[in-house]
Amino acid sequence: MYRTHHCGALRLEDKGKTVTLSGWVSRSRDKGFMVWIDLRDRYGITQLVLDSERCSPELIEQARDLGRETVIQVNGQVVERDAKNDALPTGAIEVLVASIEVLNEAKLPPFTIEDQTDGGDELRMKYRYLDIRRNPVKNNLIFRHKVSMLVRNYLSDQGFLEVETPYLIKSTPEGARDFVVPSRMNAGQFYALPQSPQTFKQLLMVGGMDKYFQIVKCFRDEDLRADRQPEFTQIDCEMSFITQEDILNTFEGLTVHLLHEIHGVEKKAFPRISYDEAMERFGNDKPDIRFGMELTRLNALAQHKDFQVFNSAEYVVGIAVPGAAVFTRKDIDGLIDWVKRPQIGAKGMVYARYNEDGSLKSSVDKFYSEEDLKKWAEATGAQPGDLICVLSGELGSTRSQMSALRMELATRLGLRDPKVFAPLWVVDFPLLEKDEESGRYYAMHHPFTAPKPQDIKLLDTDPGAVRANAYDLVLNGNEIGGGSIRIHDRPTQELMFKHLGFTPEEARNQFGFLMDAFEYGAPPHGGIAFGLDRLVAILGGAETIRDFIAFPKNNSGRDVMIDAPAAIDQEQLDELNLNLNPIKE
RNA sequence: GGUCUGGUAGUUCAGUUGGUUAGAAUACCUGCCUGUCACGCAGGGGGUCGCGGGUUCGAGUCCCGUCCAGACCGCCA
Repeated sequence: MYRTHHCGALRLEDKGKTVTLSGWVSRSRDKGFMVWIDLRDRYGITQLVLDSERCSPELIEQARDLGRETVIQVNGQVVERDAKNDALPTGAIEVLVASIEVLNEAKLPPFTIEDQTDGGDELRMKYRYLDIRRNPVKNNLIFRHKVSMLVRNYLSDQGFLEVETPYLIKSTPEGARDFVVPSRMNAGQFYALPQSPQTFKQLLMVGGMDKYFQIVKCFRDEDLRADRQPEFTQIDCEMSFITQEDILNTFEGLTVHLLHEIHGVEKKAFPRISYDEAMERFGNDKPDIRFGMELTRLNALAQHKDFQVFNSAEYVVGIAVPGAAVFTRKDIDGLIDWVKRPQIGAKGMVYARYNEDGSLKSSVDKFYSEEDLKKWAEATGAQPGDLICVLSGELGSTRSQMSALRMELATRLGLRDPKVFAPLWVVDFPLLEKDEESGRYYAMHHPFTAPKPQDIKLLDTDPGAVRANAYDLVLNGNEIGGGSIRIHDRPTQELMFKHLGFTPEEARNQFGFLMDAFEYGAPPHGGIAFGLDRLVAILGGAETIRDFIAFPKNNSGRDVMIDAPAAIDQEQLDELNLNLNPIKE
């Protein structure tokens, strides 16, 4: 038997017991007359003690030689500590060692395995199995497990069935790039890994499963970000015989449950705003509403005053930045440089200080009287002490610039408190989105999303104005879930594909199986999918999802630990009937 | 595909205008230490300054290229 207790178990009540513990040598302190070893496992740390009065010199010498991360098994007696450590649950006791057996030696780890490690990200990823021994990573994985279990139990209690769907499916050109898998048995043909189980969950509805969920891996071959991985996990859900209202209520219930169980936060009646309203007020379809600084259209107040920049702009927008009138000229110049970076792309920024004494001073005093500026202040809701920032230009790009500025300022001003949770629903998304390059319309959500019935007539005349029964759940400026009511009849689905530029043949080749199914009694249905990685990260109060994934990929989609992806040998290629082109630059 | 930042001891970093033997902390090794828990004290070892080229009397430092890592834009139905 390797152990009678784990390393977080023993308390003062266990005093006198003879115990066996196994774990990793975390750290040892050699005081000459005495040696202490912190023995660590998943459950905690127990201090082992050896001293010259109670232990043989040979045993002490053996303990002294144990390197960090050696795996040992010890036998000994639980004794009360002379000097207790309140910071440790096991801090009232220690184990007086009678014997030590080394189960496995360990090389010196490349970084210290402690809460505050000295290891950089790259090193930690390369030796992720060592990183996982550290509390911060270990606790994140435990936290993820907890969230997963809460979700599973909640949905199961609500009558949802978890059903697995295949990973080897068919590639479709819409949407993100697919990861493809060559088929050996079907030469020249490829599977694709699912970007989501979308069509399968709809087929489960046709199959009468009524309520389905799955915690499932999805795959997208697109460039990565700090919060984006090529393989990621979704909580994928679908329901039959429901309206949008039913979905919002069901999954608001799930979110309320999670916030309650995890943080003891009581949230109900999440705000619901339309896509149009979100764009107007926040410049963004996933607004962070933990703070104000809402966008105010200033066209009426700022135009026709001889300031050509504003006069010629489609859109003039201002925000009131709380308490920022104290920003120095240097601060503001820095801000202007920030919005002019290519990533943001603003041409410049106009600002007005609303001083504590009620006076207003702007960068465009030549064109605007203090009376004019007062009106800006009223419109944006600026108070004395605030700074008004104004951007102008074409509507779409200016909105996203102002949205980026709003988020950046909130971060700088510490208004994005990870302990505060502000969920909301964004509803009434447009059905279609125009791609400026090709001039073609694409499904904003996906091609199975149902248009609002009253808008269907607009499909031919004004496709961009058609709204969908589609919705996103937004938490603290992150889209954590999104879904829609689906099309469930063949004619509507065919109409949709037609408007997306599919020929009937293309539609039939790619999605004929789905439209066939719709002809055999498909119930009205809809659903939603949550990004589990991001949800866990936000609930855990962190930004980067990599910390909540056991074995994440890096920026370039590489697993630096196992060194994947990698070339395969010619024999494998031959078997798969594949020839490689020379690698292009 | 693009923009930006970084790469120096096992690790995290500093390194001035281009100038003598490239430093600190931590980790590691040795010794000491009668209750440590980030133990303490003393000593020691440890470097292809990512790689290649160039400028120069002289390059960690400047220039060009390249590789790697990270953040962002494009992209992500």
